[in-house]
Amino acid sequence: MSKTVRTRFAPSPTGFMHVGNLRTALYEYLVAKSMGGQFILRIEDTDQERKVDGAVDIIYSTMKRAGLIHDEGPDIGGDYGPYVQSERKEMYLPYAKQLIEQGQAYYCFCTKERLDMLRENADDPGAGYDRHCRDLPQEEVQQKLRDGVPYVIRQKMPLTGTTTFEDAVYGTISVDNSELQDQILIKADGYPTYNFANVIDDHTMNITHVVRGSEYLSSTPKYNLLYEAFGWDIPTYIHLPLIMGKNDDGSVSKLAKRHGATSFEDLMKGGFLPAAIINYIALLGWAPKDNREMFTLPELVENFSIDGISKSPAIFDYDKLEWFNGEYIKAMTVEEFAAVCEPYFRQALGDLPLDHIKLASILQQRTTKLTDIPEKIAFFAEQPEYDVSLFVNKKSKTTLENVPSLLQAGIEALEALTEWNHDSIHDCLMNLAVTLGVKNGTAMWPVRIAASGMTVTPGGAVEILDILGREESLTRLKKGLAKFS
RNA sequence: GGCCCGGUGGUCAAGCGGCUAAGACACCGCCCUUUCACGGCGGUAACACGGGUUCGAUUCCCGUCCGGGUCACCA
Repeated sequence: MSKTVRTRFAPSPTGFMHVGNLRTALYEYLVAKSMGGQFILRIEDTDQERKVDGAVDIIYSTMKRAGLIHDEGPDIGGDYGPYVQSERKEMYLPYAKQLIEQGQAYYCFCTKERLDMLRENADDPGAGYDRHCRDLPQEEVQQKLRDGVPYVIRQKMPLTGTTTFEDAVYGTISVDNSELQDQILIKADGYPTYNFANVIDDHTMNITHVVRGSEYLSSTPKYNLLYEAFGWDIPTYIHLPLIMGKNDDGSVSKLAKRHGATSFEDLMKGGFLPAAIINYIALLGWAPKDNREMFTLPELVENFSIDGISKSPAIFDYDKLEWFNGEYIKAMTVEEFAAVCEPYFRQALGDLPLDHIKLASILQQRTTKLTDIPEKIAFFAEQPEYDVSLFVNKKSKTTLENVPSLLQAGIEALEALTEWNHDSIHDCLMNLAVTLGVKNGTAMWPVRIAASGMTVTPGGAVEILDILGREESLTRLKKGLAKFS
């Protein structure tokens, strides 16, 4: 009988959720759920200097909006708590001391200043710590400890040999032990470093699959040496290809601010739907067995498999995200869409009593980003100044000469309407074209221009007139006609 | 710079020794159409390079080149 799969998302509270982190969280969730396992949330706040107030709430809200529901975590508890590292602080030191006793770690009394000097004077950028305290005489160590000299605890790396491990996506990876730094396990402030806390927590929380970005690939041997020192089982590693951004000069690098919105919050503010973001991100570094692209979260769980994860870095493509967003918008009911449009309607129209469902319906097929909405419908609230030249359109066969009479006829026909709704306006204008013996477009074009003051509008003349209402429509048409006198 | 990883169209990507090398986004053209979209149809465009292994390499091996990652009392 195999162990229950357990994965964990372990963000540090920095104040925003980078899409790279979100994607890691998503895959962690998918790995666990696709195998009937559990997904745990753990907050890694061992860096007391970088703590940000309210950052943990952002993590909760992001996870919730993305639908990544954890089975255990600080907010809901679980059998392996606490789930915040700062609350586990006391757990780590004993483990570090155990390592010292086993001869696999040591006290280091070097000051930060000395380390800085070391770094400055090194001509090799990868020189690192010189292991000055690695073999300090026992008495000296005890004396310094008694004197209260500040210390850190470092891991004693083997100087020779190689460490090899299996990664579920990258395969076998070996690193020479001589490459490994004697990394710090416990910092001077008593907190564990991320690397150390990670190993201790993952083990004590029974994490079976460690999913993280490939930037950890080359430091994984350090983790494994720790697992081995304690005699613990090494988890299954699943390293993910990095998400990159394209720079202006065409080069690529880890996705960062300069590439555009990089956090879940920014993306949402940018007019993207959570479901579209998740769907897009899922496909950045993973591909299903078939050609499918549209996936809800449950569908991802159903189709996910580790062997579909790719090895090469992927560039974040805002165009493709926009396409997904448009697809998700089109898949909504008008009512649902109108609901998500609400803040944007308010922004453009204030309290104007226009029919929001009708507005949503003309917008739905042509919206990819919600943030594009206000400028598209601004003319409903206030018509922009426009030039008569807008009335001229070759394809519609409208000219400065025929527009006045076209408009005049339109106004008369519309004024005669007893009912003002989509169908009546539609029939009226269509009949007008027949009566005048012109193409539909010829009759429609001047009306739409006069009603909107724009050449490009969401919806056609009929929809615009309907939404605008009789009075405002006629006012605008007459104003348009007046431009010719 | 050392080490680690990667390299199929502009982007995401199928492919896992034998294919006219899928598909999607973007781009271009045509159609539909009261504008713009949507939708439909079609098109341009790729196996980094050089050696091997093999009857046969995009697929396996080596080298080169290119790209990325990593070398913190940050996570």
